[in-house]
Amino acid sequence: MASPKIVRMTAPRLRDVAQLAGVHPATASRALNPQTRQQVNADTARRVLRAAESIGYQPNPIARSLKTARTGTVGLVIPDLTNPLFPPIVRGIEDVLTPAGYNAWIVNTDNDPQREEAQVEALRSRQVEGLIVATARRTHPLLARLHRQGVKMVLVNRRVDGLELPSVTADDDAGIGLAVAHLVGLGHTRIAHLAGPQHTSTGVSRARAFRHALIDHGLPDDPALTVECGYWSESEGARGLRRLLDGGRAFTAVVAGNDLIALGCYDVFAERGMTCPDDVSVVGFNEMPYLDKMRPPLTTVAIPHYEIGAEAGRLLLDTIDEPDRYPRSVLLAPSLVVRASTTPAPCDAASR
Amino acid sequence: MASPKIVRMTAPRLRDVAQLAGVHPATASRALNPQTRQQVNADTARRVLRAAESIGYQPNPIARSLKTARTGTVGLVIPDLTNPLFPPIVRGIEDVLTPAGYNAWIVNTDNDPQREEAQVEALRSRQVEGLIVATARRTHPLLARLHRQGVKMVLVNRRVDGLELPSVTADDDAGIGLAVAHLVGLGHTRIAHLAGPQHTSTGVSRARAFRHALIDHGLPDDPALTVECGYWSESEGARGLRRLLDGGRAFTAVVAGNDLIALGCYDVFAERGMTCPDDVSVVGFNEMPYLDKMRPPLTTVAIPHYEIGAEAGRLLLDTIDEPDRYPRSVLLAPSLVVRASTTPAPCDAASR
DNA sequence: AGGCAGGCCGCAATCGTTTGCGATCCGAGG
DNA sequence: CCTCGGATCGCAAACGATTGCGGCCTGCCT
Repeated sequence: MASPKIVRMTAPRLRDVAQLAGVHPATASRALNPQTRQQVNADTARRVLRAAESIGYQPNPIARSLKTARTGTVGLVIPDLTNPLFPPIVRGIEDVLTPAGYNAWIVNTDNDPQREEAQVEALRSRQVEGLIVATARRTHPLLARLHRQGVKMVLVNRRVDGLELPSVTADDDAGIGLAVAHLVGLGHTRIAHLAGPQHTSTGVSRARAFRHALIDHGLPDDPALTVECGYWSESEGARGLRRLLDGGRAFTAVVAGNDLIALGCYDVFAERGMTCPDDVSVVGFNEMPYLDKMRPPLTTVAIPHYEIGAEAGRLLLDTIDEPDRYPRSVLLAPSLVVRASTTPAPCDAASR
Repeated sequence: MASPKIVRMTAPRLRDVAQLAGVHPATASRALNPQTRQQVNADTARRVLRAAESIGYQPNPIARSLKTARTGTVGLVIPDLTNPLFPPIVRGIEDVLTPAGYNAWIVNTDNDPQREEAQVEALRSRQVEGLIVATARRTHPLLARLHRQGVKMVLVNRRVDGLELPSVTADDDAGIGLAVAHLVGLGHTRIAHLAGPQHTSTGVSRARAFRHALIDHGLPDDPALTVECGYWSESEGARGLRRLLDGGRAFTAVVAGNDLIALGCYDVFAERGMTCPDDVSVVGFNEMPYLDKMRPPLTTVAIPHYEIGAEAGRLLLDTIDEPDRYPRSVLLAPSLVVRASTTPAPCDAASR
């Protein structure tokens, strides 16, 4: 007499909910979806909801995606998760994506165009709805092609020449301005710049900002005092500083393209028996973690990583929702955090 | 006369390949899949391959997943990507998962069980085939439940009591042994331990290893010289060291449960005008990045993060492929890297 | 009373693959 | 010549959801 209770070991399906509520799967679907719920009788809807609840129904996103051609996933293309710059950005991104029902696939390119191409291909084959790209070079054929193909993207920390893409970046001009102002305030007049790679938009914009800042303070812009680093890395920073020191031009301070480049300087100081900030002051860029515990604690310009990520997430959601909205870019204000790697310039200007 | 060339703007489907090759989609499917290719004539297979190639066919993973109930995705549950311990592990994991055709969803729990539950639920609803979990506490109802439900998992850096789960961890005993041996080698006899949370398996195993190491070296095991930190964090490390200092017991060295706890000590030294290593030596655990640039550079026991991740990936693939294989765990050997935070003990043993 | 407008809900197609099953064809063996 | 087995391949039913379309019923208006 007891109705035989067949137990399904697999997850409950819409069909099960419908059956339990005594309606057609189509009706159950409409009842479950807030968008279409008003197409079904309130009572019925309630019944369906209760039924779904009671058996712990979770819609199968695979099936849903197949039908709707929407996956609720985006791709996140970064050079290297191991670079401490990125984790906070990633968290910012995820914290705005998650509430919107989206998730992010993270891929690392190691700055290898080959690898980048493959990874992006993998993302596309997984049907991501958009891309957040942190690996942009100023000229970037892959991104140009993707853009032509209508792939939705937003750039973070980078721009690409001649492409109207939404992007979120720190205000490099303002940041470098803060750094330089701080140094001249301390009496430095011969300031060097360890520039980031000039094939990245931030590399050139910070270098340009550096020149402008010098001029604004009435200082000469000596081209011999800025050298380019091939990567945003410690080893390249070290190489750059060595070139600078061996160049024979005197200087009492350096503003580094980013924190890693600045940290590379520390290695050279150790190598050559110099001390920072007594021999030369250093200011970094980015405010990566644990700088306060370095030797010496690095003064740097802080940018709001988490917010950058969050803004990027929002921008991407926007461009997914309204594809033909005019690309809007956001610029975030940096701030200077002064620590012990900068000190007043020695009176003897010939220090080197 | 020219055959009208209808262009599909959407991605090519299996059906298109089949049509181009003049076969049924089923045949095309079999030809494309190496597993089933021998079921179709070699010539036909070649034709299908060529056709697929020519129109750039990429199988739709959504549809495939729906049919095969396999998604090629796994979940990666970590407390906080921002903790520098995890990025290298993540890279290790991805580098073995990717070649196997798998991808990982990363979720952060912030050590919040609530959030953890929600995140894991989200992962499961996305139909992940397995979980790599780095947030395990020794007693962990959620994991126990998942295990009962047959969810495939591997633990990283943790074990959970009474659950036979594959795991990959560093050899805590050996690591702590190295640290203590190093310190007694420097003449330290009163050594303190800032233990990690005792609700984590590593927290207790390192604490136990510490006691054993003391005994092995013929030193007294003074319970007052080990205090527990509530989290694996700087602030908890600082709190711990303050308790230790205020406890009145003399000591000349501390082995910290991990690097962050050790760095927390640095803050207290600054607070109290003490200097490391002159007043007290510190050794950390994990070898997080940039320790060499700290003040002072931190002596620590290095564990192979990347390898831990890679092993975890391999273990998970194994348990997915052969679900009822006996759970196997791997233990990775640590090594000591000596820097400037440790120095010979002062002759005056009453330093404090 | 008849007609019409909604409200509500079911039917069935569809998304793009995979796969069990059966049909066809061929050559070989009896 | 008949049969049988193997090699190929097509048919169609899945997988689990969404959704356009149309049918039914109710209630209201004229």
